[in-house]
Amino acid sequence: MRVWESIAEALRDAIQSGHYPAGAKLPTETELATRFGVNRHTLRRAIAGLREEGLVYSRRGAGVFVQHRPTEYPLGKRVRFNRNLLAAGQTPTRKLLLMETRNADRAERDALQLDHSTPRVHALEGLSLADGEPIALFRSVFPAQRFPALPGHLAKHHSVTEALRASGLNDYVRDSTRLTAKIASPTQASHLQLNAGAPILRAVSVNVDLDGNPVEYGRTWFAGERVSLVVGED
Amino acid sequence: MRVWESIAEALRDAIQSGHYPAGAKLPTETELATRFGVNRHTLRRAIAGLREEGLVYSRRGAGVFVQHRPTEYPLGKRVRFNRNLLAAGQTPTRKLLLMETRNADRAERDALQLDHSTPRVHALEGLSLADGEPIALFRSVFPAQRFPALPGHLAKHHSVTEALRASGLNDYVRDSTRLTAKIASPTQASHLQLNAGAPILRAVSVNVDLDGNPVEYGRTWFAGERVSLVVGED
DNA sequence: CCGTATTTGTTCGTATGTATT
DNA sequence: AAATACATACGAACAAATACG
Repeated sequence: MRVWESIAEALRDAIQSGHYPAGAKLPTETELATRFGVNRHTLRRAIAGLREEGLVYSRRGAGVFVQHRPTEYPLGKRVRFNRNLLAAGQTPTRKLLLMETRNADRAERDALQLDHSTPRVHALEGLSLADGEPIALFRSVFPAQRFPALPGHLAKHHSVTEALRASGLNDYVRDSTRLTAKIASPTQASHLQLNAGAPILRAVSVNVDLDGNPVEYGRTWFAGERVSLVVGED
Repeated sequence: MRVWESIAEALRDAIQSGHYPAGAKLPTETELATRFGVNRHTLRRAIAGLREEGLVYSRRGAGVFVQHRPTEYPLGKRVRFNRNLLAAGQTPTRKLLLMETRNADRAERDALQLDHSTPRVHALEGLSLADGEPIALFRSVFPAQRFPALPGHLAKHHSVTEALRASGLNDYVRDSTRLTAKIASPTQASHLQLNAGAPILRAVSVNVDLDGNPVEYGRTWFAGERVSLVVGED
């Protein structure tokens, strides 16, 4: 077995045993390297393996941290919510609930890969309807520096894709989507016209331009009773 | 821009322009390194990038080759429960609840494209656990005529993939997956050790062999609190 | 079939850049 | 402003798998 693999294994065990709980910072690379008696490169190879597994993440200048998240399950590369809503032939509309420009929070900064010099994001919240029936609540943020005129375009156009195009972004693709089932909060239930305790499907997604730069970080809550997402069959 | 990125870009262009057609062997790492005027490590980093994109693959002792897989073979087509959990650093186990051979119902007939002469299916129900914690209930059916000895193999092996391989199916891919949020039924909640009314994620999927023939029709109910499905980021 | 040269994979060493604390 | 910590790059050597005469 390769040296870096056994080190990765040891670190994985330490994380899973709770020695390094979620969010905890691992010792520095140099520290771990000497502790395991290997070169820093070898240790970094082990870290890279854990990072690929999604078990840890690295922040330059800060450290390596334990990712806090439940079980994850890769499904496929491509999701197209708009096309895959089983409502074939329904007319989609959008109802704007909020639009503002503010500083990004931690999750948004990480997802959009913003540094501290460009903390501003345009935030957009709204309701998606099909034939007048509410289907989903969404909350999207866009890097403000890259799309300074986006709020105006979002107000004018009725689709995010069009507004982004008007801001100079011709094409973008979905990088990743995380899905989980939740219970609707009272506010969400009211917006989606659901009963209290109704199941909803939460999707957290990142869209990137063709160079891989994040352009949108979005969270969407689908009414579980009304929506079925399809993965594959592109 | 990082050096290795620009090299990856140059190589990507060369591949996409047809300079290195599908299946072709790239020059050796040392050769390319001197050609680009960088260290072999730097060039290897570029190759690693292309490999992550699925554009090339490496064979030790042989070389680096151009992958032939334009659009028809998008990544993420392979969904393997055990492998996914292992990659996440969790120990997968399976608890069998039921195994029987019976006639297919309407949905199963349609999904597996069975005609009335071959109505029999092997049905498999069970519980999937990660590190001992139940994360999903599954119900799978397989065409009995194609895999006559499958029940024995399912009992012996601890993974569906292995059992199918023992039945002569070397490889299969996911054709489509449909996702919805639901509320757990009392039975489901009890199996998954969830409270009544807990949200679950229902996935309905079809796996096909490399010729496109359906080999498995499965329904899975994930514990919403414990599982997050990931689309993309293979 | 064997031995050898080739080619990728792994490891150690060292230096410098850059973001965070 | 300084120290810390991860990121990138160059150099060297050996191991492991493959290809070839």
